[in-house]
This record gives sequence, structure tokens and C-alpha cells, in this order.
Amino acid sequence: MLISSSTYQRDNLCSVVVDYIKELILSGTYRAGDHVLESEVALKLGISRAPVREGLKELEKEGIVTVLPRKGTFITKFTLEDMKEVFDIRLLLEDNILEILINENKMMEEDFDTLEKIVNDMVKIANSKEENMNKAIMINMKDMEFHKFIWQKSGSRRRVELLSGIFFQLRMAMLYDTNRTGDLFATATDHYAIIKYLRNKDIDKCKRALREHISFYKEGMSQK
Amino acid sequence: MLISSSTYQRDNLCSVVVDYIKELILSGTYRAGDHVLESEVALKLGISRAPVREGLKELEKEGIVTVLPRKGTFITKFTLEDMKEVFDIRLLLEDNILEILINENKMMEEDFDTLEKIVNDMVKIANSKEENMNKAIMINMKDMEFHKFIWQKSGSRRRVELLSGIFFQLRMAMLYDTNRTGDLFATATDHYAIIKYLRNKDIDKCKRALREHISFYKEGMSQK
DNA sequence: TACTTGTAGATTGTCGACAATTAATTGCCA
DNA sequence: TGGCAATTAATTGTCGACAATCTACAAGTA
Repeated sequence: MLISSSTYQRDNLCSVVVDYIKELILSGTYRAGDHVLESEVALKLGISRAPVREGLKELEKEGIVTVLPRKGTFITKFTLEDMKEVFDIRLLLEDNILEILINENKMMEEDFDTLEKIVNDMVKIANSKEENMNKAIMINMKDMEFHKFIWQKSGSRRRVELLSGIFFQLRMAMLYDTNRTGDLFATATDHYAIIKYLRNKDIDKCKRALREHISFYKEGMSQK
Repeated sequence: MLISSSTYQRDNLCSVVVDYIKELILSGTYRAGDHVLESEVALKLGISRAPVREGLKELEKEGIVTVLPRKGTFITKFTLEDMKEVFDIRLLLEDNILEILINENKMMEEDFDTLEKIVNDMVKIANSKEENMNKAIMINMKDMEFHKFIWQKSGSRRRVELLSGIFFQLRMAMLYDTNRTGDLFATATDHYAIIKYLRNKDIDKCKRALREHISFYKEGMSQK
């Protein structure tokens, strides 16, 4: 089970709903176009419909679900066009963050250590004897960790927020592509290049490394 | 009164709340840091608290209000740092849109006509004998119209959404700057340069014109 | 006076129920 | 049998009420 069994306990139930539905999407229980029944979620979580509706509203604003008034809430369907749009916006924002990091000297030596540690973990996972599907999931988590760390180093809360939403949408779209567990090792080691050029303050090569790294999203899309 | 007295009637009451609070912000009734009482809004609009909460959630996601759990909802306070961040993200996205328009030949001759008509209106307003405050408000509306038209021509729904939110935040921040009604004529004619370079497909000059045009946001910020 | 503690008021978070609307089913008729 | 109309069921939108929590004020003590 993917759901972090530990604590689903927060300030308000709304965030519980958000996490719950996100987990159900990533675990494949909810698929694109599925109808999310408010009462069903409420019953499942043992709460009333009010916080469920709030959670759905939040997910709507993140583009994860689509609300059709008086019809219902549905898991967002991404067309190829949509994915290209999301992909390009991510690239635009993350390129911009790389510029900030380099131009404003935001990265310290210890930060590179942190990044390298994350990538080392990724490589270890890629080489492990785990089942391929599990490896892909675990590496995806580390990938998220890697990029989020970089985003946060920019010090721009808004950019982090935007990119977090975008990242999830990309993950969603990739779920329906079974051929996405291929070159896990390459995906992992890709990150070393980003670290290297970031350290050398070589903006152009750094951007190119990023572009090559995340381009499998785009390739995956065009396969469909 | 700014509130469009006509129709506050939509699919659901939630959007009524959103519009209502946005109007109250732009009209200066709500100021940065103000506490937005759910029950007060509900009473004022003659509805219950449920749709009010939904509306507030939407505004929170747009960065317009800030929700402190179990404390309340407050009109977002923008620091100088915040504004710089918002400003830079707008520039990044709108630059990107200009590139799309030029590279992908998205602008037709009739589109330029539309833009010129909008700017003509702006100049007319700037030269009118209206009170300065009203002129500023009217020109701001036309400015929004101008840029939104350009955004939409990119065909990227997500970029339009992001920029719309950002635009409102910039307007909010400017409200507290009384010295913002100075060179209305220059602000209006600025747009002709953008049209000109967009027509000539001169990306660099177009970007520069945009930057110069919207830089008064930034200058305004540093005045404080 | 300054500080802590306890209480009262106000506000948010959650709930269950009802109204309005949509979708599905059934029954009727050609 | 096929298509249309009326009824039924299911789902969302909204409401008022209650519970949990926070804030402000007041009383009491050192």
C-alpha cells in the first residue's frame, strides 16, 4: 500500500482529503476521467462532505481534478496538447530557477553534497534487485526530492508552489504510460550532469542537462 | 461604487463570493492584513457560510488571501520581496508568450487592429477631463484587456490562468501606492511600442518594450 | 504595578439534512 | 421493436446548528 499509514492527522480534514486523493491517483486507483464521488470519499475517510468539497476545490485549483458544476468532480484528463503545455511551463520556470541559483550564488558546497547524496540513493535504487515498477516509484520520489531541493534554494516560494503543482501533473500523465520504467539508471545518473554544471556556474550547459533529463516526459507523451 | 450592480448570478454562489471580495479589495474596502469574516460576508450576500468558505479557498489558491488555520482568513500582505517575486514571474511568463506569438505566427492583422483599438481607448481616457483616480482605474481595466488579449492569443490556457492571478496581485499591491496616477499618458502610449515590435517580429525589442512598460510596478514598489 | 490564570465571547471547523439539478430507469405509444 | 415522456434515483449545492479552538478581557496574586 502506498498510503503512508502513519499519520493522516493535520490541522484540518481538508488536507487529509487532498493527500488521500493524490495517493489514490498515483496508485492508479483513480484514473483519468474518473468521477470522484464526494459522499464516497467522505464515507471512506469517516468524515462529512464539507471538508471533502474543500479538498476537491484545492485539487481543482492545482489542475488535478476538473469540476463540472452540478455534474461532479472528475480526475483531469490530459491531452497531448495539455502535457506539452505543462512540460514547457516547467522548463521555463526551472530554467529560470537555475539562472537565479547561479547568478545570485545561492548554492553552497553543502548543498551540492545534499544533492549528490540524493542522486547516489537514486543510482543505488536503480541498481537494486527490486521489482521494476517499485524502482520507478522510488526513483520518482527521489527525483522529486532532488528538484524540490533546487527549487527551494531559489528562495522563491511562489516558484516552488507552481513547480510542485506542475510536477504532480507530469507524474499523473506518466502513470498511463507503462513503458516508462526503461532506462532508470540513465535517469538517475542524468542528475550528476546537472550538479556538475550548476557547480561550474555554466548556465547554458546546465539548462541543456535539465532539458535532456526531463525530456523523457515529452518523449513519453509522443509515444502515445 | 465599483461593484457591477448587474448580475451577481452564476452557476454557484462560490464565484459570487470571489467576485465580491475581489471588488472590495480593488475598491479599497478591504486592505492588506484585514480579517475577512466568513459570517460577515455570508450575511452581506444573504447566503450561508459554506459557499463563502469555498470562495475563500479559491482566493487563497490565487494568493489573494492567506488562511491561518483556526485563526481566520486575511487579505494577503505583500512585502517588497513578494512583489519583486510576482513581478519577475510575470515578466518571465509574458516574455515567453511574446516568443510563442512571434515564433508560431499566432498574431493576425485583425488582432493588431483589436490591440490598437484598445490602446486608442486608453489614450482617449488619459487625455480626458475625468478625475485622475478614475482615469487610473479605467486605464488599468484597458491595460488588463490589452494584455489578456495577448495572453489568450498564445492559446495556452494555463499561462493565461497564471498571468491573470499574477496581474491581480500586482494590482492589489499598487493600490496602496497613491503616487501611481502620474504619467497615465505615457503608460497608455507605451503599448504602441509593444504592438509595433510584435508586428515586426522583433523579439528582443518587444521584450524590452514590455519590460519598460510594466516596470512602473517595480519602481512603485521601491518608492515605498 | 506586573504577571498569571480563568472565564466569556467570538470565530472557525465539521456535521447532518434539505433543496435543486442531473442522470437513469421505466412505461407508454406508434 | 424503437423512440419519446414521465417518473425515480443519485449527486451536487446550500443551509443552519453544534463542537472545537482561539482571543480578549477581567480577576486575583505576588
